[in-house]
Amino acid sequence: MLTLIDIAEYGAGMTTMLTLATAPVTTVEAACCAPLTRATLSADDSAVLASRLKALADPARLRLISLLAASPGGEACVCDLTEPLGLTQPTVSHHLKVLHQAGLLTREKRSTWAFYAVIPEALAALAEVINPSAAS
Amino acid sequence: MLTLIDIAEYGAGMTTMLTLATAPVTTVEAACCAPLTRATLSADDSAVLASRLKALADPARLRLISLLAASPGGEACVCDLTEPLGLTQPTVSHHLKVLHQAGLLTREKRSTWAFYAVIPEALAALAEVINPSAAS
DNA sequence: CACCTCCATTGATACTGGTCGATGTATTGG
DNA sequence: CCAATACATCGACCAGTATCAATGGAGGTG
Repeated sequence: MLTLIDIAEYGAGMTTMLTLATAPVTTVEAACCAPLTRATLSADDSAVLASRLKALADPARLRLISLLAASPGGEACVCDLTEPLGLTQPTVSHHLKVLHQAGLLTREKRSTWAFYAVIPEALAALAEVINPSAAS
Repeated sequence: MLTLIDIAEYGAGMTTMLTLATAPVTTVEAACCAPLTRATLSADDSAVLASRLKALADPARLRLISLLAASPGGEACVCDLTEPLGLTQPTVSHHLKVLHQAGLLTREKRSTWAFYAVIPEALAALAEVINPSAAS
């Protein structure tokens, strides 16, 4: 399984976006590193973690996650998301791509529709890295 | 106690930074709203939550939090943080200000030094909003 | 084949934000 | 009172990015 360690190597010194497309994150370590307040963060680890948090730190993307989680079956297509967000289709597509590349969303193309769904384990892993009272 | 609800009202339609200086966050609701995947996020709530996550989503600031947590007494002054980060003093001061205004850090001025410390409850509250399996 | 829907990409624009040098302010020490 | 230290603020520069209109491509349907 591809962990974010590989990405850290791949992206050493990177300033752009993560290019992880598949291989979602299921464990805390794979989310980047040990909990924030446990051990001192290396420059590389901080860059990886920051890029994942950047994917979350946007109003439109937060609402997208919220909308997806509340959708029937936990999934929705782009066309159902533009109206409740009040954004154009290209913009919504862009945000979904960012979340997908950050490993937070799955994407499945079914005929003409593209269905996106939240990966709960990825969110949980991120939360655990932030949480000072994380167990592991 | 001042919650982020007040700030949401204050900052409706805002595009700039949160101006919360004191009144750190200790509960999940005060962090902004219900857990992401529990209820649909309003436009205002998403803006507030995004601005707090933006404060976290930076490599330098993540390392600052990590460094502060690892410092003796859980606190450190600016002068002790510039060298391990490899950034200039104005830049470090800037990042600490952002974290402080986001309610994630306390600031205490002692003679010429300014001591900053992490507010664990604030981090925990943020983590709980992100976590899909959050209890409350 | 022609047409329509759904989605991704491109290009352009405007804005946000990280960084630094320079400067200002307060406190301590000689 | 002067010098030195610690910190914050300001102004400027550059990179990143959110947004949209326009375009392209793939899949259905007549």
